[in-house]
Amino acid sequence: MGSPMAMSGAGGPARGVTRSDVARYAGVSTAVVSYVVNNGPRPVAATTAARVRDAIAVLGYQPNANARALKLGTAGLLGLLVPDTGNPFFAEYALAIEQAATQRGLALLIANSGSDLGVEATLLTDLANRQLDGLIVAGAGGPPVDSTLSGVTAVTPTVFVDTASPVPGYRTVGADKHAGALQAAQHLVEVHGHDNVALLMGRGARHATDERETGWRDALRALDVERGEVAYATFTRHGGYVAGQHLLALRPRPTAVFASSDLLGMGLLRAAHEAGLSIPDDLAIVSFDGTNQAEYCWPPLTTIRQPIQEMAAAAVAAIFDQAAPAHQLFPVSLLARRSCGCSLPDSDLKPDRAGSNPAPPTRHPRKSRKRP
Amino acid sequence: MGSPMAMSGAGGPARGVTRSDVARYAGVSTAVVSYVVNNGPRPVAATTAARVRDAIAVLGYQPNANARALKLGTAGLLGLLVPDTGNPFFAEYALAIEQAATQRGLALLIANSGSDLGVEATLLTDLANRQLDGLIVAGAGGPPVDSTLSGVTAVTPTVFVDTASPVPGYRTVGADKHAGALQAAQHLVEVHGHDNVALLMGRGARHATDERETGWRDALRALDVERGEVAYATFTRHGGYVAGQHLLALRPRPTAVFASSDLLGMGLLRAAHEAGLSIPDDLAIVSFDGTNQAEYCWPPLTTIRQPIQEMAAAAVAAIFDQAAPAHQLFPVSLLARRSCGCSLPDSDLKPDRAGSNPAPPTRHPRKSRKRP
DNA sequence: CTGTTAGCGCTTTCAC
DNA sequence: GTGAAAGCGCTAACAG
Repeated sequence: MGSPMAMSGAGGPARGVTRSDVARYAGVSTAVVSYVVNNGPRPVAATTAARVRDAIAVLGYQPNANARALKLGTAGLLGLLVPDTGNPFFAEYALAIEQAATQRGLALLIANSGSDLGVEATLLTDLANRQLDGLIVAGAGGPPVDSTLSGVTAVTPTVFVDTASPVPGYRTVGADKHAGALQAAQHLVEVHGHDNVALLMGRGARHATDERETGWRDALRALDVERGEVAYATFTRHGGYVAGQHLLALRPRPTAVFASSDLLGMGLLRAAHEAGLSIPDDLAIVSFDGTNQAEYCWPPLTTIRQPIQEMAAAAVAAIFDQAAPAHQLFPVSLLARRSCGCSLPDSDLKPDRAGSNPAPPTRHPRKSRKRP
Repeated sequence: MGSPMAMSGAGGPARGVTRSDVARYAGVSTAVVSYVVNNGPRPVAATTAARVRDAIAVLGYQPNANARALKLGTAGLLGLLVPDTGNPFFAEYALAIEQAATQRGLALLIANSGSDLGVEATLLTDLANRQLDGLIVAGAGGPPVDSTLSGVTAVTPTVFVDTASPVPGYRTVGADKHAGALQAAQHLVEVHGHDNVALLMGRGARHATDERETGWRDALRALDVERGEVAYATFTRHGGYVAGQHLLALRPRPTAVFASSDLLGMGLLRAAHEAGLSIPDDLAIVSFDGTNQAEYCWPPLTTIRQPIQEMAAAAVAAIFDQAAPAHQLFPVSLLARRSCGCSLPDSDLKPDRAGSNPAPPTRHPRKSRKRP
């Protein structure tokens, strides 16, 4: 049963009303309707304009965006390709990009590759065929500089994000992962006196060595730390959990771990809890990204914060601003919380996504650094 | 100094190559090019087709999606409006919808209202003006059945999601929140013997009473539980934290809390940890949604799982399948983990988003239920 | 099997 | 201040 109503809306007229219907109803030409709708480029007499607006309302006229896009050569659309918005980092990044896009009157087309290079290539082609005004790409473990790409990005202004190194011929936006990793390892060693700092490294679909790995290595070398195991994990909580278990089973067990993403840090956290380890006493953790969730783990995760809002804004801007630098590298900052051994007052909690600055940490040296 | 290269791609030719260029180059008509590109609707001789494909490759031709959309009356686009993809529930929901859309060859346009009704209305109009093939809307605290809507959804097939009750004139998809809340409260009372079960209720931008609140009330009434405070919170981790602190400061302190979302549960978890409470002994928690993150809290959150994948698929299907029921209500299920007092083997962890079934819980009655 | 052609709905230049 | 008209690039009759 049910009424013959289309069940898709409140049952108005609409569909199929074109600008010429409006023009006829208002007794004007289609050009005038255009001028009224777009508020330009020519002026319209107030009374005429009112008549047109009336007709629009009465007929329930909706301009056809596709026709407009065809004529103008732009649909006001931005594309975003990410590995996985199930990862809070990309979720927050995507949200920030959407906001930056909306501010410019653009809508956001989003696509997840699931960290699969084949899917990534397909989606990239699909997106490029849509006459987007711009394309922002976070590759699965690196920028997708393959054969597919050349034909694809020739047609759409493309920016790579989550890229710490420049890519010749493309604009890129990224955070300083090397410095962040350096800072993380350094903090664990110098502030908290660790001498066995492992790395829990996420592995994307591409092989390229991540700057977080080299940063961590450089820190250990510079600080003369000899023990530093590496475990590689898929970029999921579960991946961090499994690789974390592996790390915790080593003998001697690392006393500190730098996790290359919050997601991984959370998996490690769970593995540590299950192993009955106390954090940060038995195991100190610093992770990477600075997502909102990191603050709500227990203990709260010390993390290297990427300036997501700023990078998102820069990525969108880089599409349009002709003068934008080819490569923009953003500084990161250590958000000291409990998981590394810093003890902080409890009630410094701010609303989600405040992008706040860290409170000055109280230092808790763990033990003397050098082996006896 | 940069090269004069456009810096937007690998420097091919491209832009401005139309189908008639291809036709001229291949020595055929534009129709044939169309037939080759679209693989129909008329057959083309193999050799001709090859010549056309050649021309396409040589010229770097990319069909103009806007022109195609104008002609066909569809751009292959779905719109999704959600309150906040910073909320893992909506992030996972959006991801699932994108996958369902991609399977049908549609791309997904996503917009966040930030739980602001004004923004919501604006975005809704914007989306409706884009000649989308369909629109999926998760309103900020309820379906947006306002004045704006009538004119908007008349033109685009619209489905409301995250809606436990039907909305006259619209198709809706939702989870059985009432049953879920009932189940949660019942579990805390009957399995774990609590007699003071509070509710930590998220509040959207709309006033409407949430089915989770009535479900919880009904459970307490049916089970003859007298103590049951309610705290209202904004739908963020921080909101859960603040309202959670309030709940924990009550005397007598609730021994169990049902949180109306995982996000809120995580905020409460943090508040409880900071208060030095042991979970589940001093405070048992059951939350709602069943996001991946809930499993990685400590202790892992017992949660009422919404079948996100299934609902997402149903929402997309409802847009196209004429015969879809007006209202689809999906069952929820309790995922027993540690935060409620169920003790489970550790290593039952599956990869993220497995949508797995819970292991049979070991029951830990907490104390005799009735007051002396 | 292939070519010709009429629009899809809109913007905007050019005349009035 | 307003109208007429030329396409944007594509698809799909229809005619060969």
